[in-house]
Amino acid sequence: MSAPQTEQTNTPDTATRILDASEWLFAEHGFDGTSMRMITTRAAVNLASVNYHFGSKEALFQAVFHRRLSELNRQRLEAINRMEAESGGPLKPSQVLDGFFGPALEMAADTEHGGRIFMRLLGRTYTEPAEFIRNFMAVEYAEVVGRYSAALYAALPDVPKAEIAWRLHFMMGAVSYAISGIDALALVTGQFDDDPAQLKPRLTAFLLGGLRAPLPESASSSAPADATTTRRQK
Amino acid sequence: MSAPQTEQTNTPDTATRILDASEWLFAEHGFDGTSMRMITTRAAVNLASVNYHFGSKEALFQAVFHRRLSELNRQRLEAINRMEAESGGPLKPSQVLDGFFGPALEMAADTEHGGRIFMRLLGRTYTEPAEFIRNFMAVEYAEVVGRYSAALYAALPDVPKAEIAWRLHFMMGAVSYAISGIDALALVTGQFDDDPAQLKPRLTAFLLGGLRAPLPESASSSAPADATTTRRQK
DNA sequence: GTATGATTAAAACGATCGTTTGAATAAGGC
DNA sequence: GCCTTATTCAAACGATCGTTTTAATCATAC
Repeated sequence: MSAPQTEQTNTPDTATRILDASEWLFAEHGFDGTSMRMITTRAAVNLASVNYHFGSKEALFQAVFHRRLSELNRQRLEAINRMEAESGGPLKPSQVLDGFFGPALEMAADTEHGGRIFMRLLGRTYTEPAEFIRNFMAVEYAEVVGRYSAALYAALPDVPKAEIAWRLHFMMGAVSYAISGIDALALVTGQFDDDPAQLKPRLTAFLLGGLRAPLPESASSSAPADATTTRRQK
Repeated sequence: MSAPQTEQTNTPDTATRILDASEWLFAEHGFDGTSMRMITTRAAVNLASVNYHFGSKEALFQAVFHRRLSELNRQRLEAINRMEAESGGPLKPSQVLDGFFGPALEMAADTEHGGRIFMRLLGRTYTEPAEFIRNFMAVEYAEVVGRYSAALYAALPDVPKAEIAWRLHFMMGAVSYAISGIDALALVTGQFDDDPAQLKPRLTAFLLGGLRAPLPESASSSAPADATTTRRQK
């Protein structure tokens, strides 16, 4: 019988084993710090199979991201579609943040299917400004960021858009750090519990506080009140 | 005459040229993405001079960080010493944040002496969990983080220490992103003006809002008694 | 069985990696 | 002048890099 045993076997096919192995290695050692031989050894496949299935090391790197990001951003779009359909007017800021960061936090809490590993990889990849990385990241994120920043503008009509864009930037930094768990702080203060169930409410409270913080002095007054520091460009 | 012309010459000595060149290259391409030949070519020195002056590539990497971090943390300690001497009681949260993040933001605004480049390097290095990096970073930061987290505990006696530690973590993420200017967001939303004079008030407002945000629900109900976490020493 | 296409295997390619060596040059004390 | 020390230089070391090549193996249809 041609039973659907493709899922039952506990050893995935070659391409999947390569993706899993390289995802972990890229997260641990970075793109340049991970060699083809490290990948194929960990995946228990032949050295040439990476180039056979993916074409090149860079293409493999992109494939690792596409596998996770396409699913992640699909969830984000589904969330905002549902929320905007249910709500008549603009969304609440907490809804927007929850729709955007919620799926990422859930994936970061998933230690069994590699989600946590990938989010660590994602966090460190943001800081690597390699050309080919920036290019495909922009493509992967274009639609989602457009939708959510528009929702955020509508949710906070009294806050200038430029200010919201900056705060979205700050929030992504805070979330990336929290998620990737790089322990830039724990590194010094000693370990603290990284219970993912604790992380989400803590992070949400922090983000909402920052997002709704009073506007800075120089930003709220377009006129040069303090003259020296508050230079505003046209 | 043995005139003090060492400072007047516009071409620094070999070791300094190596530090400047490698600082830029490490920020641009990371540790593994930067080769010795890239460094010595950019610095216009002989290939062997890196190993002669610094011993190894890893030692050079540490030297790049030590040159900047020792000065940065010296300013931070000087700031908190001065503030605590002038103030009788505990500091205000804004003072603590200003003492800790202020010097970093000033260094990030310095585009003429390499400060901005280094802060970009620092931001991306936080996310590289290489063993030897974490080790010397812990040493460089130990005293400063100890002093400032203690000051933050005293400034917010009603907030549990664990919550403060987390929020300090979040804040470092936001600042690191903002400073290193990796444009994880601008990458998608298009450029926005990264005027350093605008950055500081915007970031400070955001951080203070997050730091003083209402506590999350689950955090107050986690321990068998809030008394264990919210208790402040008498 | 045999032919056909997909996948895996072993081996090698040239290029580049960090580091070391030993001679050449520069600088300063006597 | 000479001697000593510090620094720079060209060249090479063995190891490892990403990729390619060619043959062997597998699965499936006829």
